[in-house]
Amino acid sequence: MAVHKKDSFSQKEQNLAAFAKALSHPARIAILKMLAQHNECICGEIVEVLPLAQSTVSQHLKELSQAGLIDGTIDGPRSCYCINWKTFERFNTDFTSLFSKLKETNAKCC
Amino acid sequence: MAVHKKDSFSQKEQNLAAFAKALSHPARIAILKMLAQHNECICGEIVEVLPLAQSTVSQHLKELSQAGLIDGTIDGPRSCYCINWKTFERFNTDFTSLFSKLKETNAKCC
DNA sequence: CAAATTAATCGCAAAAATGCGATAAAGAAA
DNA sequence: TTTCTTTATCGCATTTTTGCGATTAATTTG
Repeated sequence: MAVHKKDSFSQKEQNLAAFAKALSHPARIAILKMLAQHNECICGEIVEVLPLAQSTVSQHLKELSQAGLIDGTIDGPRSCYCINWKTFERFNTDFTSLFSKLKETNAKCC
Repeated sequence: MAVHKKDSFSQKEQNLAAFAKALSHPARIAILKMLAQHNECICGEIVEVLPLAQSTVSQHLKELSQAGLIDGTIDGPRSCYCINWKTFERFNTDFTSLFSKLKETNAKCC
């Protein structure tokens, strides 16, 4: 795969897949759930709750951050994270526009 | 990881992650898009459209099938697939119940 | 300034995903 | 029955993901 096979797919398809990939691990779901429910910055409590090593949690946070799902500020020796709802909106929009379009006229056949 | 680390997370978190994982590849997004837009069984046209080998497409179909995202019937020498909208509904419900709850009261802080 | 605290990064090992060619299976068509 | 068509599965190589301990970086506290 010199030139990534993935590039054969549309940008929208790639974006949606990348978004889904960011959500595709229970630890990352759990992190997002925490952030969503607190609905404010969380600074440091995340590591204590998850059953994973600190370095691993940090990795997951990094991935969520790179996917644009969370925002973070480095604030001295501690970091703060919160959900980026804008990205969620965009995902919902793309998701809907791809898959929900023809739901009503669905003629089940399998 | 004798006992999977993932088992430390709730069932709902795992389900959501598994669903997202099934969506986390552009080829699978493209397949679902095709099925959603035709909104009927598709038998065989999928392989011709995707820029992947037949065996690879078959693998992706299998994964979608195992995730409950598509239904398929083996019909002689050809197979037919269509979207399982019920699974999509469930995903949307779970997704919303986890993440959209506090959107209104969002106090941005990062 | 030294020690403690918190989080990111590095380096590595193990596991999982991806992709393909070859082969098998199951009918359909000749 | 033999051949063709279509799809699934197997085996393998490559890449990516996951997880952790150790280390580094940046403060804060004593």
